[in-house]
Amino acid sequence: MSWTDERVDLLKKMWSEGQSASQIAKELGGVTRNAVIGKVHRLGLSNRAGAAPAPAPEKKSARAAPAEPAPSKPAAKPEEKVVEVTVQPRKPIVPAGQPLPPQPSANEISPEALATVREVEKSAKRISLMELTERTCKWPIGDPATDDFWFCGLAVQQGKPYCEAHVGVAFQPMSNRRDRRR
DNA sequence: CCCTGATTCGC
DNA sequence: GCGAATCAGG
Repeated sequence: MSWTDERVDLLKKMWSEGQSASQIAKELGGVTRNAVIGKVHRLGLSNRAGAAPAPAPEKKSARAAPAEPAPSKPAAKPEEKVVEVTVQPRKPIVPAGQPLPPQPSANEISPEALATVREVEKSAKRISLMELTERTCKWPIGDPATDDFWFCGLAVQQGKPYCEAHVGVAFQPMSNRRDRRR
């Protein structure tokens, strides 16, 4: 496969839409994500938004020995124009400490399912947010405002965001929540 | 282990 | 120009 105008267009489009290289590669077909990334760089659109200043003075140069001039004196930093990056006004997620409103999770679920969940939570992998993938159960456990918070992390059920047990409590037919005989 | 982008370098 | 191999990191 070669980079025809069409394919490049699609690449540009998807890349600017925030699609990942692998997704783009999958969509284009006939190329790997590496090919896509390579192309992206050659096209000079490595940074998706145009908002990336020019940070990265120099990272740990990936591999390969620099073998560069380096006369004798690193000559202290040239005046690196430090761009004041205005961070998006992040909204505080959780005030912390505040009693969280009851999550739409463990409230009106069948006792059996709830019991099962308890079980699962004991064998959960306790993965962190960054460990989440398409095939890890994303069921949150604990209080997000504290350290006592993690995700189930068990193998998800095909197509679902949760493991079998959690799918059970997450997707309950409306018809099944009537027995709140309180 | 899954995935992401970044970089290098032989072709 | 291309992209596999490799790296760095979530």
